[in-house]
Amino acid sequence: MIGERPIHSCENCIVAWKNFSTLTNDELKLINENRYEATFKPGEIILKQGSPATSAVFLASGIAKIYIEGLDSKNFILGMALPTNLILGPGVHVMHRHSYSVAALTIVQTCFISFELINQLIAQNTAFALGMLEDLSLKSYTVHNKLVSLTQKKMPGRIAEALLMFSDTIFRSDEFEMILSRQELGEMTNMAKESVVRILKELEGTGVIDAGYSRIKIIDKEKLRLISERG
Amino acid sequence: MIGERPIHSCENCIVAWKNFSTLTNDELKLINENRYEATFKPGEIILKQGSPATSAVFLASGIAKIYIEGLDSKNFILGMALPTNLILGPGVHVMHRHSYSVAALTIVQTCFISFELINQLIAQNTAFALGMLEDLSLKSYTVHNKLVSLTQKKMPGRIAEALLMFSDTIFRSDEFEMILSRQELGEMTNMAKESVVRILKELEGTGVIDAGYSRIKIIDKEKLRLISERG
DNA sequence: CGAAAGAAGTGATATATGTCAATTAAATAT
DNA sequence: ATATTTAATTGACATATATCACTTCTTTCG
Repeated sequence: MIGERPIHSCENCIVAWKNFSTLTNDELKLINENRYEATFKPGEIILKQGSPATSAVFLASGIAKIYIEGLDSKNFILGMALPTNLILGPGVHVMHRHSYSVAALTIVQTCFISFELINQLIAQNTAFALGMLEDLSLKSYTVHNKLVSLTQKKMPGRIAEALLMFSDTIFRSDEFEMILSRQELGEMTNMAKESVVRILKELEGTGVIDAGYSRIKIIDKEKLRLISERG
Repeated sequence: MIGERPIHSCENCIVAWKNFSTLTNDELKLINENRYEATFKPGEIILKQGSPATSAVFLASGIAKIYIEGLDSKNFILGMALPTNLILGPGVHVMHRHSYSVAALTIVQTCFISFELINQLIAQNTAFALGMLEDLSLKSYTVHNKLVSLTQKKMPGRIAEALLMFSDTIFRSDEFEMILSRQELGEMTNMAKESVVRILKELEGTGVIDAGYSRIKIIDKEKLRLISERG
């Protein structure tokens, strides 16, 4: 995880979105002149589902959860927002509304960049447009996989998958601070918090993980992979 | 549904993808010269998940199912492919593989257009690129909604939703030929075929629909909507 | 520090949904 | 048309998972 530090400019930002590398110096300068910073405390909402989508958001530091507010305002956590990611839902291009909410889990520093500017860059820079397309595709592909795993895997498989995601993608370590509550882990894997507790205990019982109150250690990663893949 | 007829040229094709309207005459001519037609019989596979994605596909007539082959080759039907739709999964931009399979449900006439050409058009025509982005976004948005409905609605709600989709989007009529088997309807709503049968019978029992062997008539659409929304 | 609030953990119980094994009805091929 | 195959339907039963009602930890805050 990347710590807190002042943001100076886009030109040499080390947490910039990958696709910004397609921009010319002038374009990058334009972005830099038209970005707005904001810092959020844990629990605060960065983007609200349904609100007009005027800006894309980038995290400079911290972690946030991306979630859909579904029926009876039951949440569904789509994934985590990290530095270097573009945060811009599919709804933006379609109905100019955010199709999901984003809330800070840690202290989060952000840059807001107007969607109009993004659109202008798409229009004038082909490589940037292609990068945008790729980014959206990758996200879409991830959601497809989620769809399959949620409908076809049983609870242990879904929990295993979530733990591997934290270990491989978010923290890049076999031991990490479980930043989500059991309730939230349930919102991510589509199960009740009580079931999350039970499955974690079961995984602990079979020597696959070590599940502390807010810290998780993966002991047998191969086994965890197997559980995730077998479903 | 649009019947079978010879395909003459893209320039005045009445089932062309909406986004083709952004193309110049020359670009459209280019497409026309580089398209390949093929006709499929019911059951035949038009695109196979995992195969190299060299072309985008357009239906000129007929209906096809778009499905993901998941764990233990258990299928998940994402939706229907119709004339005027672009058929091009998110995987294409990411790993140059089809991320889903497409199979004909009726006789299907298709045009294949090479992905290279599509990419070239994206690069040279901004409006086309934006249209592409919009198309992908809309699909992505649809999948998000599916994710919520599959995880948060109960069986009657999911079936109701599927029936409304057929009625409102595919056939634009309250009575229609159920083109999917009960098995496939289950693959679309994530339930066992036996459960599909039972829920359909239940909906029939409460006077919401009339469910024949392969024909469905919606009797009380308001009630069906309510069931779909309440979950 | 100690109290209050918020999570986590537990056991009992309820329920939605899947699985299995037959039976019947339709569609297709001979 | 009749035989054969394929799909739909049914009932009994199994099971994964949710819900409820507490209890027990952590963390936070006065």
